[in-house]
Amino acid sequence: MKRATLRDIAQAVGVTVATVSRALKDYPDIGSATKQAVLAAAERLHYAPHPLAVKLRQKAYKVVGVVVPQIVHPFFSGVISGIVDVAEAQGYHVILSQSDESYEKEIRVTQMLQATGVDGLLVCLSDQTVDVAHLQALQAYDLPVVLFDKISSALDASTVVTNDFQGAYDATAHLLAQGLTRVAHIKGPAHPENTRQRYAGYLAALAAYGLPPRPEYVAECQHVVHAEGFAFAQQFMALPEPPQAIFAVTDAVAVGALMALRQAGLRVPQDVALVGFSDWAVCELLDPPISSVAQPGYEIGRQASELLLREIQQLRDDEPVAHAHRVLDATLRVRQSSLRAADFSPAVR
Amino acid sequence: MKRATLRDIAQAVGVTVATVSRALKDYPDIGSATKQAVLAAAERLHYAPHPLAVKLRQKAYKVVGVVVPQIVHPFFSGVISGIVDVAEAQGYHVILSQSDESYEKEIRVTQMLQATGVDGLLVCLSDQTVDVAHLQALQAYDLPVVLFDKISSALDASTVVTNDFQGAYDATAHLLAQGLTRVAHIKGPAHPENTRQRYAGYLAALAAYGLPPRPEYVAECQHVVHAEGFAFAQQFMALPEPPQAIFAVTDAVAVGALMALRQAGLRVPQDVALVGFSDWAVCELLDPPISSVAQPGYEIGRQASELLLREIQQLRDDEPVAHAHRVLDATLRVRQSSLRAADFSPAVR
DNA sequence: ATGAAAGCGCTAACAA
DNA sequence: TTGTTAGCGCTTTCAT
Repeated sequence: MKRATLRDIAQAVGVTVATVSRALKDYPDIGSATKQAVLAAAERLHYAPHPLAVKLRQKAYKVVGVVVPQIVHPFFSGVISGIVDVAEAQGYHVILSQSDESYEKEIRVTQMLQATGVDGLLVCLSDQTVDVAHLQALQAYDLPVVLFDKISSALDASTVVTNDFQGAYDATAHLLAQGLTRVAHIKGPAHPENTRQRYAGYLAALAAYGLPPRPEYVAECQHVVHAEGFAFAQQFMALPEPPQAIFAVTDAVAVGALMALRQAGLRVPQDVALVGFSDWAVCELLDPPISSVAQPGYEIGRQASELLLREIQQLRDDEPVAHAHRVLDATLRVRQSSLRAADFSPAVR
Repeated sequence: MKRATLRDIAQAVGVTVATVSRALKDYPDIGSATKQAVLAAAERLHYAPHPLAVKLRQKAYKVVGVVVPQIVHPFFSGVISGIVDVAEAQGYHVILSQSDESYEKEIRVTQMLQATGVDGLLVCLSDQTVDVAHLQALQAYDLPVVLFDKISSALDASTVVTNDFQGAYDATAHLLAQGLTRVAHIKGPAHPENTRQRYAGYLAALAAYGLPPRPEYVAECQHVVHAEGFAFAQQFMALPEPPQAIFAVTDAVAVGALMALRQAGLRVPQDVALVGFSDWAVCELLDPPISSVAQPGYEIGRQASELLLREIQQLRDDEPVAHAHRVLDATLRVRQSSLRAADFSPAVR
């Protein structure tokens, strides 16, 4: 059945479209007889206002676009959830795209999003993205952009990120505070800012405890996977003076390390303490449960969404748009994998 | 800066909007001089066509809405990813909403989605949804709806689901085929169709092996969580004749059971074999890795998306809309938790 | 090669 | 109380 329009109702009732329009949104001055007739006709014809026409007329689209590297990822799905909740509370909708960590696809989807007419964009850059001209182009067309998680200083835009430095510092300090002095770190690749921050936090904590960094206690992942954690843990344990603790850049790496340690017959945390990063659900389920640094994914989504909606509003009101830079604290969740026995018992017996 | 329109360019160049419109999409008959001027002006004014105006004119919105109970969920994020990939490949965008497993919110978001003007809807019903009048209302307005995962036969619509019966049958048969005869099942709540299907698959496999169901080997979860798996595993092991294997309705429940078995000093799989359902990432990481039945989330999303887009097309072409019902196979992933020692060693020694 | 004009479906200021 | 008119921004037929 063809979609009914105001005109269809107008013809059926024998009035003009203007009258129908008013009757449908109970205007003050409207004859109750015609109103009834209009309402009845609308019902009968399955009338629903054409949203595009309304939006065009009122110049309010109320849709924002989101680009993440991957949708299937515990961190990003949390971020998306936060974005959607805030946006919907303000009457906005969220269009979702993934870049698959590809620079080319990121360009493609941002342009598609623009072509759809979104009011603004929330973007987490792909690992491959070095140039941000595609985003600057959007800004040139008065489309506000907010970056989150993986950001670029080359773009003049609001940003929301986790405080990776502080999270890593806390994790390392937690190990050092228990009297451990030989703490190793399995770090991420050299490039991305967030893994660099985690490394920096590790070094800063060592320095705070007056411990010089030991190169043999630092390993660098290429792909940040399970297998690397496994291999590097073995490598550490083969050292003449093996570390007493390992801080891993990611939970996947920490899990790999745990497997290696277990296989080597070492007890966690009694022989080697372990801390991961991201606080995946798996941390709680392993034996022993792994300590990890939780990233506030949902909150990052919320704040990024709020910043974007605010900028959209400012732009609409011809107010100056102020960019904000939010850095949200990470939270160390201490579990058994990093608590030395002494911490369980009341005192030395 | 105010958004530039065709008229702005027309005034700047000194032609009419029609000419500008043609110049911008290189029409055959267009003076190269004016064309250059128009292009230059468009560039200078940061012109971009107003998407809503274009869509209104061309009557093609190209956006579909998705409603899932929760975005942060490994299964649903996989489904969403499949939906987005298919939709984008066909030039559609995806608007995402979550019902938070609330019937009221599900109604609210579907109505919001309709008001935004989506061309169709992909819906996974919330656990609380019993009535589907809100979806029938959408259909009455010529808006196609496709249900996936949690569906309702009360709605005359296409559906895409996992073959839970077959998945459960395979899991149970895999245990029975190894010569185990005492296989227990921790089932889900009585109501939802998919957990009922899993129970039915379990029973069918027992029957196929000529084994009568034993009531003491079946437990029913209320919330389908970790703790329930833990408690029921303990309960099973306290039986005079404890089961040799446990098939759990969900991985969370299986993990709980694993913890209980390990704590009781039982070896998995030598003393008790274990199989879960859903194939969460955690299954591979545990010790021993847990066998599980994988649900094709991404593929469910793909097919649901394809069905919806096809129906949208059929509706636009005034063709009859054919509803389809897809049931996708689940895949048993056998890991160490369900492989008896005999399967590892060449023979009895 | 370009202009004039109609219209997508809706809203709202102004008239009557 | 209702109709008339203009217009959101764009496309496209029909003139010229």
